[in-house]
Amino acid sequence: MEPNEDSSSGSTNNKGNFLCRQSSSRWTPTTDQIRILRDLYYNNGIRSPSAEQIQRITARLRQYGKIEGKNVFYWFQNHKARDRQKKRFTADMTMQRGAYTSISPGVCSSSSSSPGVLGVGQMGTSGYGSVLMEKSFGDCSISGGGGNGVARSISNNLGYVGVDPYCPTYSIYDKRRLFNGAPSKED
Amino acid sequence: MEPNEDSSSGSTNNKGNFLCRQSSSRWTPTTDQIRILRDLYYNNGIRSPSAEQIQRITARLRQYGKIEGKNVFYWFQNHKARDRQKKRFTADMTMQRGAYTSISPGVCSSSSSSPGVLGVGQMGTSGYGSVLMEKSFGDCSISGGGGNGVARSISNNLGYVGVDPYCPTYSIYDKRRLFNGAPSKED
DNA sequence: ACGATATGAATGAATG
DNA sequence: CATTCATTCATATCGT
Repeated sequence: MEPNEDSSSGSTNNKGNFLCRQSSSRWTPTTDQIRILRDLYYNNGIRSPSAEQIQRITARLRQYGKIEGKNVFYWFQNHKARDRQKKRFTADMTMQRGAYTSISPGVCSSSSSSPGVLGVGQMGTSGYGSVLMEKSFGDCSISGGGGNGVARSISNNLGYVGVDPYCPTYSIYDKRRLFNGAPSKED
Repeated sequence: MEPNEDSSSGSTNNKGNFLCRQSSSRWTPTTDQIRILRDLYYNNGIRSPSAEQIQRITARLRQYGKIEGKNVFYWFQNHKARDRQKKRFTADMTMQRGAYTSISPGVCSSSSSSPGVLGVGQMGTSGYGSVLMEKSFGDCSISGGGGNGVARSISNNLGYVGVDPYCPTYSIYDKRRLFNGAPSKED
């Protein structure tokens, strides 16, 4: 499970095989870094740190090894995503009913890590009712309008449209239900 | 970055994925499409194409593979956003001096970043950032915001702006389906 | 060595 | 425009 990252330090660990993607080796967190990250995640409840937080965290973790902002960013992203992903599977088996809708839980460790093939129902459609405790803790982040020290004045949100002098006014329906059937073909 | 695994102008491109599920669900840009998009982004400075531009770009890219207007829309949105975001948490923490001037390490974070002085080349120790920065910011955007999100004044979109294909303008960020195509997730 | 798994990285899509 | 979610790729590490 836990990689025995002892002296990696993520330094030049190239095997010489660097092609298209991901040129160099990827960041290999040290135990200390992992510990701190976990602490922030579990003890402090940080799930999606803001830019400012990422900077600070990165600065702190740098003491223990090479690290960059994006590493921290991805770490939280992945950790949260996988945390939730696992939880999604477990929540499913408790609800097992007459009609099974399972989508091949992680137990099937045979055919690679292929997602539910020929699953009866698409698990997508987001139907998770997981927790939503995020960006609540932090320390003092969340600036009014972004941390750029800029007053972004009013109307900034979406919603505006009608930039088309040539095309008939589009009806700007909010998203909320993405573009479904749309029989009209006014485009 | 570019998976570079496909070149088939065909629609469904199954990289090494065998077995069922060819409905990718998600648009997988071909190398040609990527190239053109990046060219538009970097060489032409297009960051937020208008509806018309999107349609035109989409039409052009369709020659190289299946694509829809929203794909182009999202592509620019994401590319721009990530560009900015990356820079955000890669911010300089090079100010650690004997005298802490800004960046209060304590609590109050206020506006840590000093607007207007964000150097572009700051990835010092990182081995990253090199590959992504292909060209300079051609940029030809009017109104602020083209830079690093600074003063953007109030009227960002005054009623109708020149929708000239040569003069990229802002506005039009909505998710109406003015693009066509339809994920149609029959729900 | 090889296969499986864990996890970093990247990006399309969507929401606020 | 910022932020977040989901999916997928790539690779490091461990198991056998």
